[in-house]
Amino acid sequence: MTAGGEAPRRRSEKSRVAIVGATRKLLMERGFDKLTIEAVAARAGVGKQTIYRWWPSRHALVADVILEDADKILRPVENTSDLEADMCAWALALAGALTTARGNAMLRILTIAGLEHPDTEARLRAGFSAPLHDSVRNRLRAAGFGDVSAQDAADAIVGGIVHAIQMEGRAFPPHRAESLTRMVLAGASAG
Amino acid sequence: MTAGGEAPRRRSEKSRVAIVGATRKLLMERGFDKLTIEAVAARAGVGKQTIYRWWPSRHALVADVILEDADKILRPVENTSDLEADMCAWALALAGALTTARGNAMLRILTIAGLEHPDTEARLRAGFSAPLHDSVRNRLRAAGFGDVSAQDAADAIVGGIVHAIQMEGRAFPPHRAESLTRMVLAGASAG
Amino acid sequence: MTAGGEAPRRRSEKSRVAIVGATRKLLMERGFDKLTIEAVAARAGVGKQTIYRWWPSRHALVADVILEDADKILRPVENTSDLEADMCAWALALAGALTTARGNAMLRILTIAGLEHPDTEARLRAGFSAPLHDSVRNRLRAAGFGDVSAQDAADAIVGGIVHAIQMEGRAFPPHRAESLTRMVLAGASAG
Amino acid sequence: MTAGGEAPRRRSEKSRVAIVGATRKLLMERGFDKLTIEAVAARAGVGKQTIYRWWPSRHALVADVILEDADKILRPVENTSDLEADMCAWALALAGALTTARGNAMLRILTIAGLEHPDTEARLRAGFSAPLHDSVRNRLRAAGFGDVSAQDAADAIVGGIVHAIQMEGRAFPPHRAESLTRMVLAGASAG
DNA sequence: CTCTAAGCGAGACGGTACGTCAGGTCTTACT
DNA sequence: AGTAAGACCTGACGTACCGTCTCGCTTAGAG
Repeated sequence: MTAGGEAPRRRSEKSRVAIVGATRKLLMERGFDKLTIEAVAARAGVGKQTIYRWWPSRHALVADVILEDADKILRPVENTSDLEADMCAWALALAGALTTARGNAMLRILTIAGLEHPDTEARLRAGFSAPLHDSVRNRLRAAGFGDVSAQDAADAIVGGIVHAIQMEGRAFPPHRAESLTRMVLAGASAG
Repeated sequence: MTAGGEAPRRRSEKSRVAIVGATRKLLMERGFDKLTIEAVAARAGVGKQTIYRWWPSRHALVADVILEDADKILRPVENTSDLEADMCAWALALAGALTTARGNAMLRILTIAGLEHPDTEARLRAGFSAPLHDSVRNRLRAAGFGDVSAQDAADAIVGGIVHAIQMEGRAFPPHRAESLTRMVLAGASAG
Repeated sequence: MTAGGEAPRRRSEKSRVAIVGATRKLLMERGFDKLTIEAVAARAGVGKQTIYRWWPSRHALVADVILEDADKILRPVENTSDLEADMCAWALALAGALTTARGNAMLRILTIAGLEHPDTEARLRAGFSAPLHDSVRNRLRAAGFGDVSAQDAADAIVGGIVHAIQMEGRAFPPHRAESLTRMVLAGASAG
Repeated sequence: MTAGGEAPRRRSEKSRVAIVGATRKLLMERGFDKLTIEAVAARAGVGKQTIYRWWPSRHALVADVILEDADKILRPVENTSDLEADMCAWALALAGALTTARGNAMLRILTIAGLEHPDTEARLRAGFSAPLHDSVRNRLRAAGFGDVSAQDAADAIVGGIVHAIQMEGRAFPPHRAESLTRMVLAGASAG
């Protein structure tokens, strides 16, 4: 776990980069469940032990890769004074990113890795799911919504988009993210 | 797959039941990724070949188990004339079922199995995700909503509940399903 | 075992022939150790049970095939009054038959089948090895040799030829059978 | 095969010995055709892969075992100046060794292993059959016999003894080896 | 000349072993 | 000390056959 402490005493940065890079490539080529440590080691030109020395499991390694890429998807909701415009833009961008080949692959991998391994789930939530949800909730609270409303609306918007894309994959048309967002916002204002 | 074509010739019902039962038990005991065909065969008192003869993969077998149990979670939205009451009751029941130990395990298994295997994904969608979504959408259309609104609202409600439970597991309090539902319904009526 | 008793009441001769024929073909194509009952059944267009009903084992089936063909190799030593000529002709014929593709395959199969299975060994000895040895011994006794000499000479001649062919296969030049025979005969006369 | 090429890198001698030893024991307990790699691995306390890493097949493994034991049977013919005495002593010793429980088992295993697998046949011939034959032939040539006589006599003596023991097993009385040898020698001298 | 049971083809079944893949641990030799 | 390499034990994979066991169908022979 890269983040695990302070100064991994004489760790080879070259190896670390090679490993993470090889993992990313193999993840895209074959998907999470066909990713093997042996393949990563071979592709990275590294001994298996070098992987096991620094990552406790395949899941942890994958989590590092995902989180290194997370900022391509995660972004805060802007705050011009037009809430609806801000949210719709954000929702469209999110749906766009998750229906990209890479983004969709990442979503699948992230979901599987999290579901299979509690520690990884915690890291991925902290580094991905929570920020995603929070960026919406915070924007809504900034717009004056109460805690409960902000939470429910964030659930509905984020969940609505992410779940639909989990189900429908790249076939999900991003404009649905927009109309869904508008509807939820209307409900949140009315409530 | 129980049998793709026409006549599953002289298949032993006893074995089928033993296999599906053993799979169900092992799934609950160890989770999807630690489920092995050998363990299923041993527990069911069956040769491995008897499993491979009728199911093309571990995923397909698991899908059969899930779908056999799906009716414990899947139910249509009732149609009294009170839409909000009907939907809230349904949402509460869904959240309740998915925060059960069994229900939550099932949700995780279903998600992983689907994400790892396209054929299985298709079967699970047809037998689980689609009915779930449709039961909401149909009720909304029966209440007079248009196609787009019904779809968006169904996305928001089902996705909001399911995704939140995927993230938070059994800690998700079912009343959030209710308030979320009420909010989305308000937005759908207003739109 | 075809010979096993008296009247196999309603046995299908068609199946019997198909099985024995398929066995012979597969034996030549793949050798004894790669012969499987399932392949025989498939090739013969017969259910496995039909084989198991009439033959107790693969070895017994093979023995039947071998013994049906044995007369292509087994022949008595002629008795003109010229012992040496008779024996040399016989030895040459034997070596010739055993260095044929079929004959050599048969020798290998016969040897393996016998070594692996005591019952089969007994049948093959009775139907093949013993007659082979006896035909020499009888001719020698007819020529006036004593029991011990006849036995030893038969051992030396038959063993010398057969063992050399087991070792050298089809590369064994039949004239060696002849010179060997002549030498042993000389020793037997001198002794 | 112990290792085809040049440097069997860092192979564990402990495992090698355990595997060969386990194979030897199982061969004596159950015979060649009931020897399984899994049983060897289990008995040796070794992973199957460790066997497959160093031996290409069951036959090759068995050949190693046989050849490691071959010197218990193989011995040169002594050369005092009395040919007949030397040869008879040698023949007696050979027949004795091959009618031992272990020796006879070994002969059967060696024969089957060789007949079933060409590579193994070559190794066993080079390490066993050829030396056996050659030790006789060389002694005869040292005694002044010509190439052809020496070869024929060696065929008759070795083949006569070995083949008879293959047929009659432990029931073969070693004195027959002696009288056979004497007869062949007489014939070779006379020729 | 029917009826009935044996023989038959097919192939599912519970098993054993195969030969392979990868996991995670360990040892050796190099930098 | 960290690393590349790779042997090691383990456990599961998916496949091939084993020998046994029904299933209907066909067919010969006893009534």
